[in-house]
Amino acid sequence: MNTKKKKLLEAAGWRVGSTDDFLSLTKEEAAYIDLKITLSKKVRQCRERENLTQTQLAKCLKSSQSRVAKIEAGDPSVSVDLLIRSLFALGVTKSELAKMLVSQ
Amino acid sequence: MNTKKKKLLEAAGWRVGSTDDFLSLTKEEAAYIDLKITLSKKVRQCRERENLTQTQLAKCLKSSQSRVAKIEAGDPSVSVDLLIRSLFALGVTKSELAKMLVSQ
DNA sequence: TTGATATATGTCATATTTGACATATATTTT
DNA sequence: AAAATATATGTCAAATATGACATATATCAA
Repeated sequence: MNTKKKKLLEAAGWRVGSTDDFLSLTKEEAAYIDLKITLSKKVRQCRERENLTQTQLAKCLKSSQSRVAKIEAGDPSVSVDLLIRSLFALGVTKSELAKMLVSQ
Repeated sequence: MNTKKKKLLEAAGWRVGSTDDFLSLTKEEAAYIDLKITLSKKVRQCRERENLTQTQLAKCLKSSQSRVAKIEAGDPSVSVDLLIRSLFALGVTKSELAKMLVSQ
């Protein structure tokens, strides 16, 4: 997948809200980016619900504040692995994760 | 996360079916591995449902037959990103993905 | 305002993941 | 049975993701 295209789309995505049929992405690419945006929003939501700073979450994850910022910004350099591990670190269960996917 | 531990657990997981409280994994690690195993099983299921060979799926993914074999074997070298992109390539939607997480 | 604390962004060396390849082993077809 | 096809496993160079760091910019309290 084209990194520049993803970067553009994710930057735009925060404003326009929708990611389908954009920049001639395939269905799979759109679904993948949509998923990443959904998960990144959920990380921020969960972290704020737990009243943690990015630095505190970073410590749980054995990561860094700057990476947590990128996780929450939907930065293309962040993998779905890290997004999901962040949610698990915040105490999210598999079935809660499933709910997150449907409730957008 | 310890790669050897994951390898051991995933190898064992195929036989014992359960992955909790195993080899002193943390809750997050267990959830993460459990998710990977769930997804890898679903890739095989979906691919077989579509009557595709590993080679054919590999072509859709712009990957290789050997990597598809590893995806389906739950190999620790396979990321959640690739697992999920495989499912999307097989036509799975976000809400179907969500259902996969709850139905074991 | 000033200082303190939180978050954002850019860079980079290192670590992990990748497709590709060789080749072994099943499985199916003839 | 042999041949053909499908899947599994090991290896590796290249690509991508990572934590760490510096530093910019918010946000908020004094």
